[in-house]
Amino acid sequence: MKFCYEYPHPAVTTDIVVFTIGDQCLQALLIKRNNEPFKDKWALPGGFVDIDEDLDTGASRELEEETNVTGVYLEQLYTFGQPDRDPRERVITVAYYALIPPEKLTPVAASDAAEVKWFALDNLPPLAFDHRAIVDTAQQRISAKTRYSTIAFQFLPERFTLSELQGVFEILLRENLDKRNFRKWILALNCVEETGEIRRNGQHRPAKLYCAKNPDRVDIIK
Amino acid sequence: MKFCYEYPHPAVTTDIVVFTIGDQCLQALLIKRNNEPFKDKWALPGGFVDIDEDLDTGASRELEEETNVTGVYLEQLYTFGQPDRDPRERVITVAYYALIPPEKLTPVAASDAAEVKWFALDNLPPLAFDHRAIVDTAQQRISAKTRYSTIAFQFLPERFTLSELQGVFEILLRENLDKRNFRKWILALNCVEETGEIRRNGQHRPAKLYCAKNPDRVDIIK
DNA sequence: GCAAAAGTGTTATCCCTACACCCATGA
DNA sequence: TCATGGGTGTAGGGATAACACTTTTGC
Repeated sequence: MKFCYEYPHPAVTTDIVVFTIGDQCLQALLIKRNNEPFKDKWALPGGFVDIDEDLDTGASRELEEETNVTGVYLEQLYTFGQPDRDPRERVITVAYYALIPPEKLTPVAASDAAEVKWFALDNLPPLAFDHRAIVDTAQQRISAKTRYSTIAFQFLPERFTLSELQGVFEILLRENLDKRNFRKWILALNCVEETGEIRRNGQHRPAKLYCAKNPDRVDIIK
Repeated sequence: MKFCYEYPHPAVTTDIVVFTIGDQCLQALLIKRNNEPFKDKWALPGGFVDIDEDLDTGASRELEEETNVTGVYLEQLYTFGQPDRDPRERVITVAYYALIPPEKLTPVAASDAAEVKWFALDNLPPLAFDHRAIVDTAQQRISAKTRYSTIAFQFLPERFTLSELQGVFEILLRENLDKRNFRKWILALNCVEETGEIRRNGQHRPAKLYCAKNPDRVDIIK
């Protein structure tokens, strides 16, 4: 107890909603807590912000420590600070969300957590703390951003087919899209280009492979 | 120094960018600091979050203390936590922004601050801490929200003319709008209604007064 | 040859934009 | 009567939405 202040200070954490797309649906990564409070409950990955560490840095550090994932899209979501959200002490959490493509989808077992698992968003278990509200906020944000930005590309590997791209949009928007209209629209946006490669994949015509023109950037569209 | 912790804790504040529309431009409220650091510099109103107080509550309390304004639109903006943003200790600030209609535009002199003043956003003085970045972020947010929500109504009194409403949009969007197209658009949105009253105001035809259908709500449009 | 996904154009509709004049009032 | 802002409609163009068949492959 050697860090003392004239006035009470809250603890500050980051929690990260890690999204991916798998099994034809949007999934979030949860860890099973092996300490009180909420022992054995599922929760978001996250942890305390170091005292001389930037919030973004803290979030990406926690993400790497608990999932072994680096170099993915990470954005601040919202700050949750209800006084009673943690029974131990006042904890304010700066929530982030991360999007990871299925190619990097083997983060499990990098953590000190008891268990790490992907859950479909419409089939979440009860969550610790106020983590359910955080996940819901993140899902709203990501759906909204799908409509007016190129954020959906962050779920795809470097090379992808237009059908795969359409599938990601359909999952995020929760609606079916017309194939011809989607292709016209996405090509008119001028944000993908043909690689010249094709992918043979089953007993049907092979698909052209495309890549994003600016894979590291999320642009506002429309 | 009687509040002690096992690990170092940051201080947490809220800072509020208070916007209004005056002199045909978007203005922000600043206070002149009368303490170190940044003594005599202009800064955003704000202060420490109480240890058992919600973040939203803290922001609206600070807003009332420093400007005497209550019951206005207040929304969390972003959390700023660069380790060196305050020279005294680690301070993480949860930034908010508030929109106040010109009718409530007499908050000056309610505060313990040395001086409180409205500044046009394209004519800001140098600001303390990283407050310039906070103001810029807030301005981007408000411009973006003007395009897809009814946030602009928050700058208007209960009753207003369509010309006044158009003026607010023009200031926020920084572009001139066609009068007929604007009226068609705003009436089709179905978010205002005629009060039946008119306002006589100078040597010209009097204007019909309208009111918002849901003055307390900001709806997503389009 | 057949199943399965890839790929490709046209038409109708709706929404947005551009644009100019009369109205009611107070001085 | 004149200056001032309030109030109103229409036509053209561009974007969006609906819609079905051919192609290429593996088995």
